[in-house]
Order: sequence, then C-alpha cells, then structure tokens
Amino acid sequence: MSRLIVAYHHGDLPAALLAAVESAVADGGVSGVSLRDVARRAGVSHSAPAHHFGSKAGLLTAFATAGYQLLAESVIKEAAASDAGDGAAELAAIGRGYVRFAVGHPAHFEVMFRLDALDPGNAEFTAASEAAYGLLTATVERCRAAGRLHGRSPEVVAVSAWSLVHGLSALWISGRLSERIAEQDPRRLAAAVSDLFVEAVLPPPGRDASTDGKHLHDR
Amino acid sequence: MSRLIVAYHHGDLPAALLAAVESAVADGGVSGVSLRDVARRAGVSHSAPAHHFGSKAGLLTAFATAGYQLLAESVIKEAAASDAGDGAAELAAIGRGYVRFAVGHPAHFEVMFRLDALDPGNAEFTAASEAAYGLLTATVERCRAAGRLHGRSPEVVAVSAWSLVHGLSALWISGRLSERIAEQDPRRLAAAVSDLFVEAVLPPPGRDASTDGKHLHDR
DNA sequence: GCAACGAACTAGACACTGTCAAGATGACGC
DNA sequence: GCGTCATCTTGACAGTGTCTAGTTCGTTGC
Repeated sequence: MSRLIVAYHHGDLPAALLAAVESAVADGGVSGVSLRDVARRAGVSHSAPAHHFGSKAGLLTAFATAGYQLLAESVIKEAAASDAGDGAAELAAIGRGYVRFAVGHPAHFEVMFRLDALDPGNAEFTAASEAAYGLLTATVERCRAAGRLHGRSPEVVAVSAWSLVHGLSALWISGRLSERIAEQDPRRLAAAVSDLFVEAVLPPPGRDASTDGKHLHDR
Repeated sequence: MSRLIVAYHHGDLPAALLAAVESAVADGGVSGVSLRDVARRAGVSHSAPAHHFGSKAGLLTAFATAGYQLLAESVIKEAAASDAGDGAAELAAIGRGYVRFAVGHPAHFEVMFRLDALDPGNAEFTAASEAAYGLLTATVERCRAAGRLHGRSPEVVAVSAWSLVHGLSALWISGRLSERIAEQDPRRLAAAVSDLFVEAVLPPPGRDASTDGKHLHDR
C-alpha cells in the first residue's frame, strides 16, 4: 500500500514509459524515439515523460540503466550455470551472457552505448555500468590468480575480452554481421567466439607461456 | 575545367557539406547533427543539403561511405608497412589500422555504424563496406592457407578478429573505456590487443593445435 | 550574340519535435 | 473539511526534416 505512493493516477507511469521506450526503439531505432511518441504509447500527455525523467536524455538514461542491470543479471545467470573453477570457464560464460543479453534486449543494448544521447553525469547510470564491468574484472583477476594469464596484463586481457563480446554484439545488432556469416544463431556464434578466446588466450597453466590448449578442443 | 561542371555556384558544395557534417558530429555527436546546421556551416540555405543528398539519411550515408573508404585506406597503409608474410602479421596490422582509423576519424566511425540513421539500401554504401570487409577475409584466408588457423573455422576467426577491433574502437569512441584503463594511447592499446589475438589464436604452425607462441612474446 | 534549357540553389510552408511555464486533478496528513 | 503537493495536462515557443514552388546562372544549340 505505502509502496504505491507514486501510483495514484496512472498505476506506474515511469515503468510504463520505459516499456514504451523499448517498443519505440524496436520500431524505429534510437533515432526514431520521440518523447511525444513514447507518451502516446503510454496513453498520457506529451509532457508527462519530462515530468518523471526531466528530459529526453533523462528518459533514455533511465532506460540504459535498466539495461545495465539486465546485463548484469544475464551475465550472473550464465556464469552460475557454468562449473565454478579457476575463472576461465566463467569468463567464457560471461561472454555468452553478454551476447545473450545484447541479442535478447537489443533496444536496451542499443541505447546503452549511445552516450551522446544520454546524461553522462547520472549517478545511477554510472553505478550500474561500474557494477557490470566489475563482474568482468573480478573474473579476470581470478584467472590471473589461477595462473591462467601466463604473464599477460590483466588489463589488456579484460579489455580484449570486453571488446570481443561488445564488438560481436554491436555488429550483430547492427545487422552488418548476419549478412555475411552462415551461422545464423547468435548464441552459438557467441559461444564459438567466447570459447575461441578462452581456449587460445587462457589455456590451462603450463610451464610459462601458453603451451597447450588442445584438450579443450573437444566441446 | 570540364571537371567543374558541378561547381559553378559554390565550388564544390557536396564536399563542403560532408566536411560540415564532420565538424557537426565532432561538436555534438550524431544526434546533434541537423541538416539546417550543416547548411549553416557551409553557408548555404537550409534546403541545399537535401537537394544534393535527398534526405538527412542520404547525407549521413554519403558520409559513412566516405568513412569506409578511409577505413580501407588506413588498413591497407598499415598492412603495407608490415612485413608481408603468411598473413598473421598482416592481420595484426589490419587491427591496428582499424583502430587507427576509428581514433583518427571518430566522426566517420560513429556514423558508419548508426544503421538506423542511414539509408541501408544505398548501393555505394554497401559496396564500400563490402570492400573493407573483403580485406579482412582475404587476410584470414591467407592465414588459413599458411596453416595458421590450426583447424579453426576461418569464419569464426574472421568474425572474432573483426569483433575484437570493432568492439575496442566502439568502446574507445564511446568514452566508456578511457575512464577505466591506465593505457591512454589508443594506438598502443590497439597494438597490444591485436598482438594478443594474433599471438594466441594464430601461433606459427605446430603439430596440430595451438602449441607454442612463446617466442612471439618478446616484442 | 542570344535565347532555351537545366542544374544549383533559395524561400516559404507544413507537420513534427523537445522544453518550458502555467494550470488542473486528486490522494494524503491533519 | 481543507490545505498541500506530487501527478499530469494544456498551451506556447523555437527548432527540425521534407515538400513545393520559385530564382539564379552557366552551358548549349543555333
């Protein structure tokens, strides 16, 4: 009851507006989103969104923040399903989870990296994005502790891993990838790419450098 | 002389408009670009851009097409500077060239992947993008012929390589990367990431699978 | 030399956008 | 009951993309 302080008129307009953003992005891309269209989809007046989110950038930032939370959920879920080990399998799971999120929530993904359309100073937004990135760095650190990095810089490995899955997701979403590649299931493609990375870059600890990842081939 | 058929009034308005797009994107991002602002920067009336490019999407598509041509130039230049071999060094050079382009022409790069703001059916655009992608697949094919792929799918290797450099570029441009990483020179970061990939994924041909990339470490 | 032509560009209008200021509505504490 | 205040509406403003109709001015045919 006291939870509904904010909800007498409409029900939960902020949530309804965020849902309207999703369908608007799905219909016409981020550049096709307008506050007035979002308002129309939610059945309210044209300036209701600005009242709750301040501006168009504020609305999109809130949507992007929700996206980072969904991303973290997807990554955690996928990592939990993998066998806990020295972090390497978990890193591949993070990659799969990242792409799974991007493909499952293309509208969120698209908005999350449109920084020029967002409010970059928003505290909740940066916190959500920091939290998601922390999942990656923590896992890379576990790989390092387990001797999986073979002397490589954890920073370079983390950036490479992030770039790989981010690039794959972005290219897939943009449609530029599906025109060219035979593998039409993005999740299987993500799994193949993630496994390739982990297997090649993070083979089980050998003597000094990467020595043998051969027994990982048989998946 | 006869080359200037198109140029009696202004000089070369299409080129001037494309240059105006670049500065407009640099100032306010893609979402800050307006046809009227571009026209103002070029010193012409508000509807002159539409006359030459049809629409806003047409103008941005022409700008993105020029971007793909610049990308191909940058990649070719960087690859030519590397010692021609079995393709592996060339692949790393392509990665460096890709990021060098993205960092050197952030406005073009930003527009090139904003497919929802472009005219996807434009023939010159798709031709330019195909040509750029062909440089990558040809190099991966040379690696395969040289036994550098160790039985991996050329398609997966090509997509991984592209995703890696594209993701790195996109994250760098978005500003999300520079907040977190100590290495502040994107070209050195690109070189480190490209070398990591080539060294780990495409070690010199060994017995069967990736066996030893150790002697490549000392660069 | 000179008109007809056509490409390059301008000027005006339209519906649409984001944002702001002011007003209306209705649930809540007292 | 009644003031209070967050929720939401209404109306206005400058700015936008695109369309139509006009104007300017080299080039070409004669």
